[in-house]
Amino acid sequence: MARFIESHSCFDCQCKSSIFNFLSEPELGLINQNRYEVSFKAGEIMFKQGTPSPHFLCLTSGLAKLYIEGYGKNLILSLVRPVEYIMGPGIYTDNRHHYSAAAVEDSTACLVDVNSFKQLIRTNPDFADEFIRRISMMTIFNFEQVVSLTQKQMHGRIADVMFYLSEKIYTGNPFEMTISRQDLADLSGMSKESAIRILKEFKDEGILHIDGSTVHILNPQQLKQISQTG
Amino acid sequence: MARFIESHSCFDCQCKSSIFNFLSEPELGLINQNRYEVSFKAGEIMFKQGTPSPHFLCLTSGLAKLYIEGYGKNLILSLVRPVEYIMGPGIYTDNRHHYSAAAVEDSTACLVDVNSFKQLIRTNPDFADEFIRRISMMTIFNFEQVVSLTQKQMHGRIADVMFYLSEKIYTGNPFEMTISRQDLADLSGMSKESAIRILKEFKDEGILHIDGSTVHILNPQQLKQISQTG
DNA sequence: TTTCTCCATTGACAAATATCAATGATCGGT
DNA sequence: ACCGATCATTGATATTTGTCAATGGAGAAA
Repeated sequence: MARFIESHSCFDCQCKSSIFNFLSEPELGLINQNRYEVSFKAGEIMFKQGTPSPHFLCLTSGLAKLYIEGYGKNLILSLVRPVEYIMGPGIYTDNRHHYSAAAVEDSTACLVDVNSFKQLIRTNPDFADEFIRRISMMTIFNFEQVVSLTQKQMHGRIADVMFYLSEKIYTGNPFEMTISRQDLADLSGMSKESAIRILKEFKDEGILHIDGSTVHILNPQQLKQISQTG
Repeated sequence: MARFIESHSCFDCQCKSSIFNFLSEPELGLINQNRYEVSFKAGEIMFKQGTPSPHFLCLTSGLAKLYIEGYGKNLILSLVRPVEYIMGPGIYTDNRHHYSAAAVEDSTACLVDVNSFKQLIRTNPDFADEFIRRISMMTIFNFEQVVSLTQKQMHGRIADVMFYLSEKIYTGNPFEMTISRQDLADLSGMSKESAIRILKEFKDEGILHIDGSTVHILNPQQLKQISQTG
């Protein structure tokens, strides 16, 4: 389970989300006072879909997955790298989590009181603008995702996920894929077996080099082509 | 194409979206001054994905569809009934439309200047809160949609869309389905032929009564069951 | 080291879904 | 009423994708 860890201060935090740069010193103080730090081991659930959400979460180290628990299987909405906050649409509606979050790697996070945050949205227009901008970016990401998931075939979806992992999550090529094959399947909306099969195909065709959890995109052009032809 | 029509005033508009009740009289005046009315015939495009979005749209009569133009086919994100505004995530990011909108029935709408709106978000916290709340509601709707589209089989997806049409769009049972079969397919993420076939199956099983564009959900319990079992 | 468990992999098969082609129905314009 | 165009329907078939079952492999616990 989650463990409380030594508490620092938001003021000298090297790892606070850049949205907090829009806050004045006293405003940041409000956040700092209503905050505590927790650590999670890989695999542990951070919060669960359906439960109340009095706090939002700011990931300070590790890697987390956000996923919707659907009909028998999960859909991973996104992976989250530090430093980023995790705040769902329930904050402004029913105060419930609309997706679950779990640590993929050992992680640490700050839990921050939601009401303090919402108060700052009301009083600091720059902060509010930035918040809305970030929500909008997530919405755009969701749009791209739903189009990929509903209109592309499996090869295109796996290609998309490979680029996502390489460019956004592990920021490298080759990269060490710390998510499981099941997670890969949940990201691309298919069965685990299908995901594995397509990975193998890409390997056999020389598009990817795969050795256990290490993945190297050998032929990005061809992979991009596969992404676009669906 | 779109036609300009006689301009009224936001102040005595019986059909303004309820979010504007959060505005004071002078604030509503700002909206009123930067607004014009347009009418669209059924089938006409209101705005197109990828184009700049200096205005947002407030639908005052008719029925519109919001759809993403994907890889060879469209995905309908939602249908919009008056009175509701239509504002995409581009407003706060790249000032582009991230989906297209088209009139399904003959429609009228007000086009409102985006900057006036954004200015009010900065100065009126209640208005901003309500705006964020509505964005959040849409996000939650998108989540439900993506789970339905990616995790349910065709029968379940058609069942979901039938409830959506009956409860949210046409608010009646039976209802006159003014969208085409292709639209139905684009709403449920399948081919037109598959959508028609499942409609016919439901008809043969006595779950729906279908006569041309008139649909009557005869057995909501069984349809709900189909929705849930995927 | 041995065992156990979980995750990954593979193959065979079944189910779901799309595509293609043909036909029927409907509706506005003449 | 007639015509042309678009939309709806249906059947046959091909493709995509999932499921099931079996096996392999790596790491944790004894």
